[in-house]
Amino acid sequence: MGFKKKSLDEDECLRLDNQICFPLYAVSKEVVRKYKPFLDEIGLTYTQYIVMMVIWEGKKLSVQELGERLYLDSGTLTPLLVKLEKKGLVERSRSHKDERVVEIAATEKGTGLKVQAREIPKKISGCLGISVKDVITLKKILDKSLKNITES
Amino acid sequence: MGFKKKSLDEDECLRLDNQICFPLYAVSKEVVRKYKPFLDEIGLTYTQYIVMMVIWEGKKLSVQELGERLYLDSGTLTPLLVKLEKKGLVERSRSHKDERVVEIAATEKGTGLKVQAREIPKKISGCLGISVKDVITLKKILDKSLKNITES
DNA sequence: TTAAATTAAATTGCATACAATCTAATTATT
DNA sequence: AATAATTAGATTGTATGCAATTTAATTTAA
Repeated sequence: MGFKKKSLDEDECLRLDNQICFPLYAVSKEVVRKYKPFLDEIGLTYTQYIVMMVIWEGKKLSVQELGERLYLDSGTLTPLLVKLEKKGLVERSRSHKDERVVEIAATEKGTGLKVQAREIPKKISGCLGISVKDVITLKKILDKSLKNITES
Repeated sequence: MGFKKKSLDEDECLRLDNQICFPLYAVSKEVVRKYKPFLDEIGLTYTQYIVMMVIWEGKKLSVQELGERLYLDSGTLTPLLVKLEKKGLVERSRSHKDERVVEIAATEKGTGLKVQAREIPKKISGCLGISVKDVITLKKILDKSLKNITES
């Protein structure tokens, strides 16, 4: 006795291994890296890929709507969309109703790319190295968190 | 009958909402954003913070070891460590044993910063907006994934 | 031993991210 | 209507990330 165990607050709370943010950050990066070889084949980066995924849903979208969906702002999206336009995958046009709004739609070539992209989820499944059950649990928790974190 | 339900592979697999990678990517970014106001107070970015967390553990580390711990390469670490050195938080020195190796250690000022940083985990706890139970589950799965994903 | 192979950092180039600011268009106010 | 406030994108500046290359030091092999 006499020894007072150092509180977790004082000594352990700053250890990397005790952070939840770190594995989140690290796994996220590593997963993106796993996508790279497959995305290289169709000439997209990861961010361009998730942008295309929303565009492939078919509805014409404004930059704003795209940003709300992907949690990205115009500082990221504008240059990225310009690149996708240069590749001939999307069309950017000012809305007639409101000239401030830029609407994004897939070109024929952009829609065509979807066919090639279809193989990617299959190829990448299992990239997390955990059981299907864990993947489902993980997705459920992350979706919940994403919802709550962006509301507050 | 006669209707064949379109297979998930063909039509649904490319929907953003069906990806596990996306909420992972999005939550990770949002969490880093949550840290920002607190990290601003002590003048660190998120990446600088996790680097300092490893350095605060006390052991002198090479750039390589730091990179293995954080899954970052010299292309990211070198300029970041130069910045931390300019702020007076760390010292970079060539190893005597092997001149190729650069060893990193906290300066007195860098160690001092730890005291201020101690409040951050407390302030940030709950930032995911999910229950403690879910946080524990999440961490368990992510740690497992991080281990497996970086082995293969 | 001396050349070849390997290794650790540093450097270069490209693509995000995001805060902050700017500009033009639209809406709300007086 | 004229001005003020707001809004959507674009722009600027800073900080990552990472692949690929380079450089210098060390180790391996011939």
